[in-house]
Amino acid sequence: MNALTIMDIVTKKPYHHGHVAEAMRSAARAMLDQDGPEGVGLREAARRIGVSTTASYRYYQSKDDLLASVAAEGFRELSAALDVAIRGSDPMFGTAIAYVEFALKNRGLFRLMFGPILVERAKYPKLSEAAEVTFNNLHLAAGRGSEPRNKNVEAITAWSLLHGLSSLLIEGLVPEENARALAETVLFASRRVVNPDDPSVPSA
Amino acid sequence: MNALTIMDIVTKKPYHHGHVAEAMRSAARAMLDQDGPEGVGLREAARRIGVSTTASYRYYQSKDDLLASVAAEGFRELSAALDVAIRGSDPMFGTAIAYVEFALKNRGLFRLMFGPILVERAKYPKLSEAAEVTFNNLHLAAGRGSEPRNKNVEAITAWSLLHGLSSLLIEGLVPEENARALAETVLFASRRVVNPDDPSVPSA
DNA sequence: TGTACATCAGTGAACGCGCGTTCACTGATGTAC
DNA sequence: TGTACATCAGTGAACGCGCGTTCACTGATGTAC
Repeated sequence: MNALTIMDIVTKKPYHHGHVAEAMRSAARAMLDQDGPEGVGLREAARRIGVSTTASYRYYQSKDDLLASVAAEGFRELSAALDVAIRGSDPMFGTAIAYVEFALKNRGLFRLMFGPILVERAKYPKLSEAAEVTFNNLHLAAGRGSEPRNKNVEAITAWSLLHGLSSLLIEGLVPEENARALAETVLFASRRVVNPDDPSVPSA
Repeated sequence: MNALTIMDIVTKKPYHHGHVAEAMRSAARAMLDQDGPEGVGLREAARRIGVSTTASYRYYQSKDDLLASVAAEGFRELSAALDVAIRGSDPMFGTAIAYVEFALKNRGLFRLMFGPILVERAKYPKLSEAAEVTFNNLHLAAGRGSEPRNKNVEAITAWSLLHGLSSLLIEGLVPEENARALAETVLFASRRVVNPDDPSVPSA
């Protein structure tokens, strides 16, 4: 029960951190982009935010619970970016570029979002919902202007293109300088295959 | 120094296993398809093939060395499948289907091949070489029949499509029943975008 | 305005685990004479 | 054909590590009177 010294007052960190849940998520994201999904650890994340090893258990039931929460956050951000793009002047290209840019800016997170945690999304309702919203957005953007009978195929085609290009860029198999141009060029493909005579699609 | 009993003779496993290197690779592949790249462990693999924990160090310098070797094996198999397809009656579709089928039949291996180990492939010459051969094959198959100035873009487009579709199928985001049909449909896209008037590409 | 008490937020020690890797070793095999 | 010796293939104990999770706890805060 000693009185506080001046140093105590200056350097002591408060007993109540106040934002552990949020801070854990952002620490996890930093680790994600640094070392990939398997590089995330509860203990290391706690260390980074200056909190005890077990503090996160007040907010997350387990490590996977935290990761699911981070992934859900990622899907919400991706949805938001797609929303903006869809309402922009060039919805289709906008969407394509937003998707690829999100992947490149959030490499580790992108891997987490489409990794094993997503396969188990039934266990995490919030993740499930956030992912659903994103997929709907994509479907809408990709299906714009195509005939109803082709909507589904065109959506899958466009999504495959964007997802594949994003992955190849992240893995360094396609040079990044051309990412923007490729995203545009590559997306023409999905229009042409289903609507070969669509005059709104310029010749390559 | 007791004499061997009958049980010894019947059940005793030979001191010399004889195929440790190969067996480790195949154990790793089994674990890969079961639990993904992070589910592979040197100790567990050794256990599976009935050999001491450290036996693999005679053949592989480290865990990563083993994984690189497994990935290289994967690339060689993929190359072989693409080779067959290219020489078949319908090179383009054949290639598409071979790629997607390889991914679906070797989910964990596919993830390993295009994961972090590939990014560090400079460290593993054999992996590097095997991957290079595969990428060349893809480039050839995808560029067939397109004008020289478009070859590169078309190759990237086709690869993105196949890689993206494979990934989405593996992650369960696109139903597998349609994998074959989708691989075909989806591949039309890459022809149309670069050669919009190519008469060899049927209308969708 | 002060005090008692309930609730909340975070702590710290301890558990058991499987892992990758090192090291000096031993059992088995092949070769030369 | 037998023996000595070198080489090869695999062993087993030990190292230190970081991890996820549990548990009973303590310090800080908010509320009621």
